[in-house]
Amino acid sequence: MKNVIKSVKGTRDFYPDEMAKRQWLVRKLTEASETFGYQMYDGPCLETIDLYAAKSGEELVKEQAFVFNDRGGDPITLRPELTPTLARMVASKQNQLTFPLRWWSFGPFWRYERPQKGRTREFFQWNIDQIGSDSVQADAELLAVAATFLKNVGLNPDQVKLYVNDRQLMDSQLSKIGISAEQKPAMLHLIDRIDKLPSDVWDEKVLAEGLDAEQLKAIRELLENRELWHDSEHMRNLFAMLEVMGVADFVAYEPKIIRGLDYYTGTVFEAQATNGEFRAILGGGHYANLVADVGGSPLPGVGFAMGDVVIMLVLEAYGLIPADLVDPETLFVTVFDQDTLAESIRLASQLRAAGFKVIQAEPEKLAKQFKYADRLGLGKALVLGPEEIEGNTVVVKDLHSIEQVSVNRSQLIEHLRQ
RNA sequence: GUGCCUGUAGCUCAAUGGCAGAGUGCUUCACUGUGGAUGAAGAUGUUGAGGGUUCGACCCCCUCCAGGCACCCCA
Repeated sequence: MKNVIKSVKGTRDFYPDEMAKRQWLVRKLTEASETFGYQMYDGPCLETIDLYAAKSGEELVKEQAFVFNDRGGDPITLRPELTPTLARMVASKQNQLTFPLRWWSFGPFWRYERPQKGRTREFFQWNIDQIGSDSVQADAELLAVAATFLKNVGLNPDQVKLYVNDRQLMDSQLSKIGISAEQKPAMLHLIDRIDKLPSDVWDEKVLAEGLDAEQLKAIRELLENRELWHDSEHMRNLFAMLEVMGVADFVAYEPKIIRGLDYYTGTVFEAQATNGEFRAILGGGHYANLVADVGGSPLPGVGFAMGDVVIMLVLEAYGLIPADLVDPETLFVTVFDQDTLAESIRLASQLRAAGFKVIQAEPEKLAKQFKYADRLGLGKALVLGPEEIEGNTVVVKDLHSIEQVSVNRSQLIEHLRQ
């Protein structure tokens, strides 16, 4: 143990147990994506810095991206997010694609930040977008995908909710309060953080932006108004549609949801555990213009991203990750002794040819062989000793129930398929 | 990038500045054709790393590394 070389800070090793969990997660989000007809895509993990510079000013790129020079001296970025890549891919084939696009992706991303609970430097992210539609229906569909996923992994609306807001609604409300266009970005940022800051500190910061006490009061009232969405036709239509889709119980209006990224222009949303214990599980929204910054013609869209870290913490906390992700169908063929080894190997080969997954033991004490099979979590072990070979049978033992039966060799495959 | 907390056997944790331990897990055996139970025996540590103070450091001090928490940011 002493001189094992350390892994890179903020990265994780996926041992088979963890890998099985990750694969399970991928299956769940794949199902949710494909149920709605979304197609899988991916881009490179390496991009030029220019791609991200197009949406400059963001801390995400300037402070958090891994940037290094390649051997030719050109700056290379490990992708910190997928949206710019998506924009580039869409823009460069804009005239050949059939809109609206329904695309999803899952892959690794890197951000150089201080690792802590729910935050690593290398993480996996599910991205899903519908591009080319400006409709309420598109917004509702993405929320429905998210809700479907949450439901499929076993979460219920009491545990997790999708909190939704509308940036245009907030914009007009802030105007009503008399907040200037110059003040708005800072105010939106403060609204986004209201639950993180002590209330007196938050008040101070708002006043420091040049608002008076009356405006402060008005904003606080605004942020407590969960009925505010009735003022927005877009939100009314959205909630009506979510009702029809049968996912409304997973969605709630929340005026404090703003989202950090600047490119969101309409509906914004994030999924959170209702107990407030975890970071946001997923986040997304509607953007008016995906590809203009990378040289395409304006295209609206809506999408969200979900990291693997927080969702797994939430699922772990609620005990929703299946304990037995080991493939129980894998068969274990024991070996009685050196003399019968060839016959065991022959049996294993026949079973593999018939489509079974088979692990072949080596000739050592049967007790050790069974212990090994048990630790791997396997479901069935086959015993082929001199007696069985003599009688042309195989003993099939269920490793969970301890029951074992002797099966005629000719009926073995049929027996195992039951 | 900022502040605070933590780091001892594979894991969970003890040890007032005075011989580094327990539980669990692991290996072997009891069980000569069968795993989880039980019992017996056994192995395992540069106390995260490096330096300092001290007769003596797991313990006190400094630096670094890693993890956790809160900022920042965000999936």
